[in-house]
Amino acid sequence: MTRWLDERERRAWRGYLAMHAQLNARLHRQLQAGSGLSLTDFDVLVRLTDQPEPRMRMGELAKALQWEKSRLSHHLARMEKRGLVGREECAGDARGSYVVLTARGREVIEQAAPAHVESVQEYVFDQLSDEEVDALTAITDRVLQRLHDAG
Amino acid sequence: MTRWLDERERRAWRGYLAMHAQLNARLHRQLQAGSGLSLTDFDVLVRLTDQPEPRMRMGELAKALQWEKSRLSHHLARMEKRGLVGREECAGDARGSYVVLTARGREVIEQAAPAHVESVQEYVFDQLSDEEVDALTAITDRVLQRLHDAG
DNA sequence: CCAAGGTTGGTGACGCGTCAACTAGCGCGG
DNA sequence: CCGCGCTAGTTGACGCGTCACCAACCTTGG
Repeated sequence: MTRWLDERERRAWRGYLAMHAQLNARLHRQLQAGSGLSLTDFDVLVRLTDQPEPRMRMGELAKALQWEKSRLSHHLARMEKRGLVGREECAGDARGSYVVLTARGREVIEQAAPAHVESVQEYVFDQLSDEEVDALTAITDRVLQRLHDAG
Repeated sequence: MTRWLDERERRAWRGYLAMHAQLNARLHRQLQAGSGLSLTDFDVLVRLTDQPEPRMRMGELAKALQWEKSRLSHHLARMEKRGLVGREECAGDARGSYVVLTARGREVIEQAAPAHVESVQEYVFDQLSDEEVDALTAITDRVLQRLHDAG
């Protein structure tokens, strides 16, 4: 017996899908136009700069991003070609390798970040009350918890 | 002067990004495993079944989906190869063409929809209070409005 | 010390999405 | 009726993400 969505749920769901699609497209375009980075490049660089250490193991980075290793491998190969990241051999484990942020990578993300954050402010947080921000956090936490529990 | 995200905003934003990524991945996998459809195939078929008319112009469909024409063209070519949709010439306008849902397309989506909707219920709406559903709608409406205004 | 099994990361093929041309047909001013 | 601009949809190239598979290497039990 299927539980179809009722009218309120349907509205919320379609709104969510539309919002994500359009917001993502907009942020992507702006970031790309301003710096040549994609949103995924940005994620990678943010994780690398978050780190206290300048080098990071691939597996560790993959876990932080919640990406498959293969995806990360492909993506880093492309970013390496553009000079944004580099690779170093891993001393203790000859299978592994370190990812490092290049000077150029650091420069590019530092230049790109302000405008990107400003866009997020403008399109999202400027539109929301404090209560709505909290509600959004509650919603995402709850759904993430459920996804996690369902394994 | 950049307005960086404060701690609450940062939490909400990272949560939102993580939720979308994981929810999408999960729904995609389940739909794919159950029916061979991707989420985008599903969207296309939903729009086609929403319609009172069995045929729909490409441009009209593109607008409903908010897709670029080129994307729709590529995607329909692939769906056509799999027998989910067909194309018909357009009588009044020799440039245009109609997209039609095939019998197989109808069959596949009718079989796929219940499990997909059930997943959405399980992961999302079962986790949310009525107030949160309303908050989600308010948030998406507001952000969509802003995106629209910023054109 | 060695074999078995797990782990780390990479590869190739394929479907997808975007951008920038492009083709073909419509329609309007002259 | 011609020509020019507009619109409908297509195509090709390229970057991206996934899947299936692989090679190299570590680790552990014997």
